[in-house]
Amino acid sequence: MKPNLHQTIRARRLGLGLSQAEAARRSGIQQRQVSTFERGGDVTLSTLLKLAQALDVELMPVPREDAAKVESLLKAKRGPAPSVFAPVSSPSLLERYQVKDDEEPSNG
Amino acid sequence: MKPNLHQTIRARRLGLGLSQAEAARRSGIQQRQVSTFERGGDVTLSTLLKLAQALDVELMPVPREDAAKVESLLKAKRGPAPSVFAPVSSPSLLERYQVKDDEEPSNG
DNA sequence: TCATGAAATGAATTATAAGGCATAGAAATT
DNA sequence: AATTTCTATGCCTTATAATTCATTTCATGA
Repeated sequence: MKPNLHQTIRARRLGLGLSQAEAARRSGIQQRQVSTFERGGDVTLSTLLKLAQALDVELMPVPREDAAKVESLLKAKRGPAPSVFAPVSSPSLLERYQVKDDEEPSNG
Repeated sequence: MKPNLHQTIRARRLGLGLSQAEAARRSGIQQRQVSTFERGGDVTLSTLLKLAQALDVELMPVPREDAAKVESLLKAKRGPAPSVFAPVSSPSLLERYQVKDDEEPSNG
């Protein structure tokens, strides 16, 4: 299953050991919006970009034809990636909130 | 100058030889929104995704650390890329509307 | 210069995201 | 069981994007 945008972002946040609240604080957006987005809800581009920046990710438009190549390039580095400075609070957010199929807020 | 998201998308549309109206029609969004977005205005994620799909591009979140690598991977293929089936109307949309610095609608 | 195609915008209305505050659930720790 | 931490949501207000007309501006080619 190819991960959706919001799923990947969530994974990134968890990879950095950040709670939604912390990510929101750093982005200057609301915790609610992080939740909404990660559940597949709709947000404005400006909001998403703020979040992305806080998570240190860029949103790159990739032609479909090149998607696979880029995917594999990134897949190598994806994973737990507990980063050197994980500001984790509890044992691991990663374990507690696994990426599972969403159902509520929908978005193409 | 690293191209912005909207600039890259615009370039993609032009590369496919599509007018805003045609891109809008294919996306099921309005021509106005294409214009708004391409000028750096704010749109919802759902709107952007529809447009991206019509342009056959994926929106991939790339960790900053990998951005350069991905960039160079894509840069090779970027350019006029008049595609085999360019449904171009006039000589070339590419020439008429060059990617220049924007000023009006702002968006982080 | 006139007709054409494309992009940018105006105005008014509707839909929906954002903001602020608070709380309810869920999961893990002690 | 109580506490802590994180996520999902309810409610209300405000801000802003989407829609739906249309028009204007601009560049091009006939």
